[in-house]
Amino acid sequence: MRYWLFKSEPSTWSWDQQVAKGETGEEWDGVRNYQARNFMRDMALGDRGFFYHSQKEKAVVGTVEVCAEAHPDSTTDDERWDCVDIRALAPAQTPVTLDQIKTHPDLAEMVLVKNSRLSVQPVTESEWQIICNLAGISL
DNA sequence: GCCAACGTTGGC
DNA sequence: GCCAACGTTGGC
Repeated sequence: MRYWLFKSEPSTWSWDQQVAKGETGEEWDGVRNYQARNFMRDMALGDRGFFYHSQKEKAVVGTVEVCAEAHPDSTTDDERWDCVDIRALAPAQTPVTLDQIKTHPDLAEMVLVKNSRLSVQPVTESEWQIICNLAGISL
């Protein structure tokens, strides 16, 4: 299993909205960036990911699971854009802030820090474990 | 609200 | 195929 990070502006699509979709989950649509799309094409059913709120909050607020592999993005007719479906798994007991991530010696190399504009990105297993610990999420 | 970083587009 | 111009993102 691999690990990922999904970034969203809470004013556009928030963790609460994701949770409200329940087991069925929801398309992670609207991505118009090739790198991000390619990562979604790489995802497998059951892969896990962090749900990150950008802008004001700047924190990992929960975990999600890939519940449908890459398929055409329903919000466009452009064949170039695929997306996966994700569903909420567990909320962070304590959101893990960007500031924490940047100052943590074992997290400073995260894509989130190195390439802050990429909206879908891979996370290593050790990064996954550290952030789950900080968030109070049991593995 | 500003600006740096980055990705995309289009003219040549 | 290069590169300037432009648009967007996201941290500050």
